[in-house]
Amino acid sequence: MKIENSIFFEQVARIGKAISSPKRLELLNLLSQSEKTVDVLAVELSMDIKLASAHLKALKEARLVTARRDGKFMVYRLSGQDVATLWVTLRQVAEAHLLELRHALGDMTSTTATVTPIDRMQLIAQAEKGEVIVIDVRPSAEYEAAHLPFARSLPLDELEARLEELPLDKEVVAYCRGPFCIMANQAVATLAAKGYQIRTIREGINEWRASGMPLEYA
Amino acid sequence: MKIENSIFFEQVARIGKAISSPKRLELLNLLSQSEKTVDVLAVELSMDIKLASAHLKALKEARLVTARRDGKFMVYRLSGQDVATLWVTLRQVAEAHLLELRHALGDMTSTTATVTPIDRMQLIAQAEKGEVIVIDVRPSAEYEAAHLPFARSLPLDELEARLEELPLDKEVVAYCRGPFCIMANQAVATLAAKGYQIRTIREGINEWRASGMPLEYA
DNA sequence: ACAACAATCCAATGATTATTAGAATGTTTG
DNA sequence: CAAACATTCTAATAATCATTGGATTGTTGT
Repeated sequence: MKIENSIFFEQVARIGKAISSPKRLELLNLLSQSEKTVDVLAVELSMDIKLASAHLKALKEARLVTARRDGKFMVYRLSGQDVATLWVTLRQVAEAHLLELRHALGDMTSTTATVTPIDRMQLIAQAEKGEVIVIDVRPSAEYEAAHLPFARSLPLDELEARLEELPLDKEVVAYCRGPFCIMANQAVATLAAKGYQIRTIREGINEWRASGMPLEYA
Repeated sequence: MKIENSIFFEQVARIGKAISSPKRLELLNLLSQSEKTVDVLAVELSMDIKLASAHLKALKEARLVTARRDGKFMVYRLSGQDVATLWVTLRQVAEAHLLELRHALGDMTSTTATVTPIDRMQLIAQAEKGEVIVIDVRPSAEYEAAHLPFARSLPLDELEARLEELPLDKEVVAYCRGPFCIMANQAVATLAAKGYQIRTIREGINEWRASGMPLEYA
């Protein structure tokens, strides 16, 4: 009468194994911003390209990512938005229960208040009316894949050169890849020193989407 | 200028590692129904108690479960509902992308159509009006921890003895621990043979809750 | 205090996994 | 076709993990 159902759990554990390595989580975090080639991923994460390739293979075997060839390059992308959702959920559970993580994040979060759904709606409304300037400091390829509504692209490494695009009399809100990303914080450091009224939101596009908010594409 | 942020991913990977073993996922699946003692878990999963204890220790170190002593027994429970949500999310990703899993589930799902949110609301409404009888075939302790609205407890191992509680002229809907649980299917086999109009829903309380539906407690 | 029981700790085993170096594959460009 | 390049494959080593048996801890009931 007893039926062997452990095969189900073995299959799900394939996904679990895939997300059990810090390196693979870093890869997923990047890929959740936009599709990328192996060497972009390797460079961005200061990882040996062979190692990046091996981990991407593991992710592919767990069907979390798909790969396609583009000329000399292999382009990897998440196999679905549910994978990005899984990453957000996993991170949220870690943040909720691992004191060590919250402590490590403490430095970054101390400057940023928690964001409520109302805040999110309000931010969009203000951005639409032009009352605040929302800047996306990620590389422009990631902005083009998806970004917050009414946000403008202003990559971190072009920030200093394009300062005149930002008005000094309006509040500027910077965001980047999400809670583990420091680019928005760096933008704050740069702009605050020049007298701008600037703050960050911890959320990236995936946290934004996971909370039911709309995004803009292309 | 480069900041070491890999510690974040290492911390999140602790959660990933915890959910990378089929045995631990089986434990989480059971614990997502209700708190349980080590030996109940070990018996239910036909697992050596030492092994169960070792895996529970790993889950505890990842802060996914907490333990308290109750007399001779150690009672384990999930450290939050977000952990159950993580389990549901993980399973959904696996089901969406792993053909092997969908194939293995095929036999079970073939008899059950997909459930939409409207179906869920409708089911509650019908159960409230008494048009359908919703039975919870899990052990009664799990029913008491949480169950679907207007469901009545009728554990699988008492089913044959308590048949007279079920009217033959109404549709009966059985549910159990969720998509990987076969108890509801066994109830269908038993009742269909006796002429009852019976069907199952794949969802358990965690899938129900994750889709925003209410539950009853106590 | 002692016997019975639940659970954990400890140590040892074999089985996986991460990582790196070197060789090999596939694609573009001259 | 050959050279350059991006990526993957193969093999090997060190590290980590799952599992089990035996000893140990903590609790209950006598």
